Amino acid sequence: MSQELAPRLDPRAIEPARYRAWQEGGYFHVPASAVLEDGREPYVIVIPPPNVTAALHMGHGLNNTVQDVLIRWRRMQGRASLWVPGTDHAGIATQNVVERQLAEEGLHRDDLGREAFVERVWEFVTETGGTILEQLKAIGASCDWQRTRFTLDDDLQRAVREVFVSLYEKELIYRGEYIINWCPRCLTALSNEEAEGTETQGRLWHLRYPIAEGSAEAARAASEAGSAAVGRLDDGRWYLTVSTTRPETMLGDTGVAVHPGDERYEALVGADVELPLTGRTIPVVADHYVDREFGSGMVKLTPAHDKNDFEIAGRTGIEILDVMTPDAHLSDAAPEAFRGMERFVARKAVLAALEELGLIAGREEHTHSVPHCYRCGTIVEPRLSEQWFVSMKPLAEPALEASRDGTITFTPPHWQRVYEHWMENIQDWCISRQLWWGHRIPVWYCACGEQIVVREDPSECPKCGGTELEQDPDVLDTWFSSQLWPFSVFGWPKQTDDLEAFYPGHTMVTGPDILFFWVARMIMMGYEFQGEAPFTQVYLHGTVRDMKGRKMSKSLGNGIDPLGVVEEFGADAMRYTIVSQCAVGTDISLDHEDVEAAFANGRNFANKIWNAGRFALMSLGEDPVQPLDHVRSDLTLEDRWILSRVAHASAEATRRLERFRLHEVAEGLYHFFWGEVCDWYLELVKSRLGPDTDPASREAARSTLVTVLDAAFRLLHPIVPFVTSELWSRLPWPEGADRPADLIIAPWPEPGDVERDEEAERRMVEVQTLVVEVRRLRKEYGVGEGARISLLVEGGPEHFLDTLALQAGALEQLARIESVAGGAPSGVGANVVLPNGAGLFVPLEGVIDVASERARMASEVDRIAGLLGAVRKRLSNEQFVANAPDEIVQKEHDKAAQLGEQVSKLREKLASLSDS
RNA sequence: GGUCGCUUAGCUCAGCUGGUAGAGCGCUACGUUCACAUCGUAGAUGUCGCAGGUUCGAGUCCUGCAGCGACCA
Repeated sequence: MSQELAPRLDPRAIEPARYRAWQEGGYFHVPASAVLEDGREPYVIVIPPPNVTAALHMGHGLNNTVQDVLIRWRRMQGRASLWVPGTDHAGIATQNVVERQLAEEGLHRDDLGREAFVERVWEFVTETGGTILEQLKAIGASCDWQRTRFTLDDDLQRAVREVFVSLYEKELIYRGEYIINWCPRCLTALSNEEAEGTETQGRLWHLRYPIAEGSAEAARAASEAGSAAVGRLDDGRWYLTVSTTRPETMLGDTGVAVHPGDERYEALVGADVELPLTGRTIPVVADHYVDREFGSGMVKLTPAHDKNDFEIAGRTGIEILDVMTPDAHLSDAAPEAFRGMERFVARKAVLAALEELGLIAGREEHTHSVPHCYRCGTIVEPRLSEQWFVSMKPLAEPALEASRDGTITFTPPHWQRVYEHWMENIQDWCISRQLWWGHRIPVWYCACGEQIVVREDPSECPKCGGTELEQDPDVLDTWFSSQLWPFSVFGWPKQTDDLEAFYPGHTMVTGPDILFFWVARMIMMGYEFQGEAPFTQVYLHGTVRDMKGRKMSKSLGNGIDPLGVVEEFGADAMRYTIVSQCAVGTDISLDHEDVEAAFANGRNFANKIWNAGRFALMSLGEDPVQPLDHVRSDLTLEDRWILSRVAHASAEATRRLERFRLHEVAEGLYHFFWGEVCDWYLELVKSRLGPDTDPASREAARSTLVTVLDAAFRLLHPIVPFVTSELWSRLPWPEGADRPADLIIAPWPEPGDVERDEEAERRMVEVQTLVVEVRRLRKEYGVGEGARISLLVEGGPEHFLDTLALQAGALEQLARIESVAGGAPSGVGANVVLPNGAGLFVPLEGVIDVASERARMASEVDRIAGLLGAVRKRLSNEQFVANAPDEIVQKEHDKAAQLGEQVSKLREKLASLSDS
């Protein structure tokens, strides 16, 4: 059977079958009874639901690999480890996709009408949606697929409605007319978070507004008070100066504001201004919002098209005039000459008209943040509009406190401050969207004026009994339903067993880009509706970028298809590559132009595991393996050493997993497996596995090998589940020992399962050092790979020569050393002094000459003497000895002693070499 | 404008609570002794952005500067 293993790992040959076996074994599914009846401790992650129409990209690859690593690890620890999958209906995004399809057919959604359009979206979602979940299986995601949810499922619709009505009843949801972010292309309102600011090089225009005749005295006073922004036009009229980056909005100006304490403009407050191009007269008002230092210190007010101006209007009572249409053209409220113009066309036209009137005072380059629609990139227009809002401040309080008191922790910790800052400055959330795809707002309007907000669709008006009810046409922000995910997936508002068993969850794994959109709001909703946070650990991973540091994206064409990677290199290769780069707080960079180079490391490692397993399985053969305890007394140094290294590796891996230091987990296990298990242990043990060896030693080796591989596969399993599980299933098992049904549920090797063996580790290091030194000598003197050498050892620790004698086979294997004996150098050869004080002599008559050996040793003496010098200098520093901790000082003393012995022995040897 | 982060080997980046620099890839040389050439062995390369400071000791803490970036207004 073991002979059948191919010399190269072919992931395609094992991965799909392995995944099927896990699914058939039911290992992903966790029923509530596991917690409620069996009393197992739960560990719960809810997936950040990908957009239902999304295709898997590397960002998903990263996000879900991390979650799967954590889920698999906890599962092996015996937790009822539940990972709930699902998808998000993604309001704007999905609607846009279907609208584009329609456009290709020459249709607009209005041509279909609401009902038919929504039906069409459902068709699309039913047909193509959810494929991303199938794709997740290819990367090994061990989600509980029986629990797959969609944010538009009936259950979740109920949750959404319950939350909406409940918040409305608590007066935390209200409807009102405010300035909101409006996307003129999507024709919907957006939340503040959905309007992404982009630094843009723009222009700041300075405009002159003539002051009405009746206010000339006030203007003169302001001018005399030292304002350069007030002056006289050619025709003698006084003017004032205002600045704007959006000149077209001046058509909707209804006032000019100054700071009430600004002495320059005291006299102007109350003056009339003749708004150019419009024939309207607007007042000068005073408001504290105005920044005296910015520009002229006077601000034009466009309350219908600017949030701050709107607020000033509220305080000062100036008019509000909306001059734009929903698609950002100038409306009938604008002067006739500009009506129907698109906003940026109007900008040019307004500037040209003002220029002609001599009313442009100048312009300057100005870098500022311009908000763009996060779905289509169109520049967002602040717009006065009647929308639904959530009052956030009360909801934020417990969510903020949870961060401050450490109930919720952030990894990396830096995000805690970002989160708290956002919570502290939270603004009300505009939740209504002028879309058709999503959760319809559960509000009905009666002709009598009654507004009905209810959990069940009403049939008549509770006030007048009328049956002509009209439901609010808008839908809710997608994130309104996503924020309920941690409990809506468990059936809430019904009090289900699932909810009891699995809420609250534990870890939220996502990217920082949706910290506010999603994470923060889930926490708020968790407190509001469940009384506690939905999770306690927020792990924020980085972004997947290309080698130029650019975010991977479809539009840049720099993406890598995870499924292509799985196909070519295997899911294990992809997972290892991702996890090994997953340092806390750093991004992942992958070369999209050389995918092979990007994933070679992971592929090679998986192959290495495969081959180590293959070798072990072949060497172990079919004979029964004894439990380790039965061969305890026959364990050799390398057996004891590798078992101790297993203990070390498991302790490190566990500690690092607990702290989300995933790249350290990956790299630590990589070096443990490749550097220690393969490079040393397998090489050392080879000679003992053959048929001609002492049976006791052979059985000890076989038991140790099985134990070590079992542990190694367990430790590696969360990161590279396929190859480890394939090999583990073929591993012979110690007689009489219980074997778990599958590696996926085999117990995680906990620190403390096995004790460290300090002595074995120390002695093994001595052997390793010797081998490395001899190999170096061989290379340096060009001793052929196959040529055997002998070794004379002088001095060193008492046990050293015995150890080497016991390792004779290994030394032969590792460094082609055919004999080791105690004794002094004689003849021509190479000399080394090991850190443990042992002097080595390799007779190399005819290969080297005395002169070159002398030169080599002299440089070695210099090198070690240099190290010694640095240590001695430190020790002679009284401050160091007095102030540094005792253990550090002691370490330096030890080092000095060891280096001192090494260098003096080397000098002796060098001297005797010169004599001869 | 506010807040925060980054600057370490040719490349991509690690380096936790200060003890005297690491990984992978790449590069050089040798190697096919039957687990693996998706391999093995050995090797080369760093004034840890610049300037100060704290400390016995700083890549690691503090300040300033330069460059880059992120988020929020």
